[in-house]
Amino acid sequence: MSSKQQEALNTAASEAIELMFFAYRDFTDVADRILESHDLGRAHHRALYFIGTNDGITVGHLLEILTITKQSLARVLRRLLDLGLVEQRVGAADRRQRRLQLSAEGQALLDELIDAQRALLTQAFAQADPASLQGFRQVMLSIMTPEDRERFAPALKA
Amino acid sequence: MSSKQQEALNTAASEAIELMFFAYRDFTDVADRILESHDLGRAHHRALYFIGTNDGITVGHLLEILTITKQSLARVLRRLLDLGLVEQRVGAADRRQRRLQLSAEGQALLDELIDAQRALLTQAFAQADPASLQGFRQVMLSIMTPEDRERFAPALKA
DNA sequence: GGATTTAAGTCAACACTCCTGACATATCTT
DNA sequence: AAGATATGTCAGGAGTGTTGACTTAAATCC
Repeated sequence: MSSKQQEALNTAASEAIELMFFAYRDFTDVADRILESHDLGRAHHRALYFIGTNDGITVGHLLEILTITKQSLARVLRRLLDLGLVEQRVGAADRRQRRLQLSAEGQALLDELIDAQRALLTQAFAQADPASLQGFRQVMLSIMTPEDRERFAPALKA
Repeated sequence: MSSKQQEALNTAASEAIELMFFAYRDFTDVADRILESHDLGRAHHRALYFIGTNDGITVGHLLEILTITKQSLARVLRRLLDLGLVEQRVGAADRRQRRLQLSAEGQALLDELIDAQRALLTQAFAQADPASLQGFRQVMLSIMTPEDRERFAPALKA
């Protein structure tokens, strides 16, 4: 790659630092407004999301995905269990495990959250030209660590 | 747009919810590691960044960009001033204003933070094909609110 | 079958970041 | 001179993350 091309990438990357900041803030904001009306925070959202998209996930696996401590998750999970948004089942093969799943109410809330963020992203994709989707996807995947890329799509080895 | 195309956008948007989560986490992580060694947090990073890229910015304008309260910023700014990373000058035209700027040490730290994040983004751009940059940029801009889009690029009316 | 490891939960204490509400000071505008 | 604006500050609370220590129950190892 020429130094001129390298320079162009650097310039684009400088600009992208701000794109990441503003876009992520506005992306989370649509969910925050919904969470606020339920007196829940972002940590609850994240737990709800990964339980909902990984039915029967163990506490340990959830901790791995979120990369937080057991004590941090405990507070959040306690709340979700008390509110009846999440349910536990003892593991069939390993009875030490607590398999987590959403209740109907939990699923309804998660659907609401996902719909809001998906709507924002769908309109963003519709506004950009069709080829932009692949570009966006490729760049986002390349920003991720190999570990997160693996978590995102275990099959994908790109 | 056909409902089939609409469906494709929705599917891509669902996947993009996770792309946003993981990519942003890993993007902030490279800065967090540097901040940790200086005993500073993300709030200090954000203040440092927007002061560095808007030399002489007023406290009020910084509050607008960050969209936080005066009290939240005060704590962060106090620390940066005490550490000598940021300096204040009384406004020339309006003596009520406190114009903020980075000291040499503040600039050095910000350079370190920007370099780390820019390096991550530059390699991500280099891995994706060249057209991906525009796609990424278009999508990120469309995710942003009109207000943030205006803040990002006052000239750009897209 | 007893020892060790593993999965999960809990208590305590602390740090950072954000919030609301109230109020003070200096300075500019009308 | 009166009112508005820019900034700073005190007080208190909420959410989310951390470290460290310990318990319980169940699986696994030897």
